[in-house]
Amino acid sequence: MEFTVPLDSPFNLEYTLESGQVFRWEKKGNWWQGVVRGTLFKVMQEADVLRCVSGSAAVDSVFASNYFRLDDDIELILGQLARDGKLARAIERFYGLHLVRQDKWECLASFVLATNANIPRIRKMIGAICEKYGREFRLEDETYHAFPTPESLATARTSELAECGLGYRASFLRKVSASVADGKVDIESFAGMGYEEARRTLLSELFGEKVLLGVGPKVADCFLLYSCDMDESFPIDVWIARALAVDYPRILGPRLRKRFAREKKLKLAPTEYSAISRAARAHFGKHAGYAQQYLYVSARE
DNA sequence: TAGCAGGAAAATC
DNA sequence: GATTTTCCTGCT
Repeated sequence: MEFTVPLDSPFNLEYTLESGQVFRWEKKGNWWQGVVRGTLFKVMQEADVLRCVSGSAAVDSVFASNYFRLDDDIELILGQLARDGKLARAIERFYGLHLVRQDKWECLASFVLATNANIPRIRKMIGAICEKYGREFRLEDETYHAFPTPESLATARTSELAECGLGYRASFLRKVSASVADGKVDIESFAGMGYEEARRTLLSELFGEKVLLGVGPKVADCFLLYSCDMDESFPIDVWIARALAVDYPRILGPRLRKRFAREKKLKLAPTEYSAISRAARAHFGKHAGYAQQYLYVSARE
């Protein structure tokens, strides 16, 4: 089906899809195409409208508006954040970049794979597991694959998952999939919690074992920000750590600042991660996640 | 809590 | 062509 979605507040499709939140979008000519809800979704931005083509009635204008978070009062959010001079430059440069509200399972699984990998590689790994374990569908003489269900990944062999180039991530992905598939973890339940509770629950242990092996603070924060509407979440990856060291030394704190100057490579212990995250949330406020996203794309450029 | 392994591919030198 | 880096987590 074809439809259009009016844009009555600032939105930039390109910046949004290239900002490292999502890994299954590709630019084909003037169109961006991705697979969502098990179907193909093509989007093209014209000045103040999104032109969309989808392979399913479930992917309609309501879905599109929800997915791209077009209801966000982006002018208000960015206006507030831009009172911070350092952020203002990034916001001006990437104005219209939105956080995306993506599928919870796909988001969690994607960021489990994202550890110690760069974006091209993350895309490759995800593409490979989709091809191998995702439901196949055909459209206009092309073959596509849905994102694999937790069940299909939980029953896969770790060695076969590893063949998708996952390396040590294979066992993590399989275990996380199993926890979700057998109901130990209800990923839909997090949206109803507060940020702190959701985070605690995600990182919790049962009988001395982590319920979600492979999900640490960073992955938890990405999941909560990109799929659970928790805009105060402030994921800290190497780029953000660097950006903080350069532009926000006070958030990093004197100890880490020194260590960073000495070591170059900043590995954060859980307590250090929490401290920085707390300081960043205190500094940037309830839309810290938006601040993080603009800092991220800006730092990478 | 600090140090290290993990695996493979991309980016950089 | 070798080395470093990569949206990190878990174990000791």
